Amino acid sequence: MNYWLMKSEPDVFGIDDLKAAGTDHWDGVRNYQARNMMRDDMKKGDPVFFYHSNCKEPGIVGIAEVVREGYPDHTAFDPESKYYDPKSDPEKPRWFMVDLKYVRHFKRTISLQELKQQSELADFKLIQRGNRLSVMPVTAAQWSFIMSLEPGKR
DNA sequence: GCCAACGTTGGC
DNA sequence: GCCAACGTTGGC
Repeated sequence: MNYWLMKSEPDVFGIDDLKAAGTDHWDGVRNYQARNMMRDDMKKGDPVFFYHSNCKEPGIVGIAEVVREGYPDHTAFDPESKYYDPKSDPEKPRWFMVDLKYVRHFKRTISLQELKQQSELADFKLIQRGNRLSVMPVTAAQWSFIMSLEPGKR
């Protein structure tokens, strides 16, 4: 089993939207590294941290779970979609997505600022300089450490 | 809204 | 295959 973190802008699709939907597909990823992980590495049952980016308090807000493994992102075929990519052909799709199921909200947002302060997370991809990947792997140790932060300070 | 970081594109 | 120009991401 692998652990993941996926970023989304709450104004576009936040954890509340996933909760309302129950299950939804994670469309619109147009980055090859992220695509490769969704296509090849994310497996059914893998837990995912849901991260809010580009907002007042960026941070991890809850947990989701992979319920469907990589399959072609149909929004790339739709000229009406803002994610349309004429170079992606249904015969030979360029972009892939997974389906996620809502699991739960964290009791509080574990902010980026707080994550940065943890020496245990020095190697965490999220807090490394210039990281812009919207999908990234989380190690088992990082996962359990971050889970231990949820109750808050003493 | 600014701007640093970084991925992608395209001319050569 | 190099690399400058350009677009996007995302924290602040």
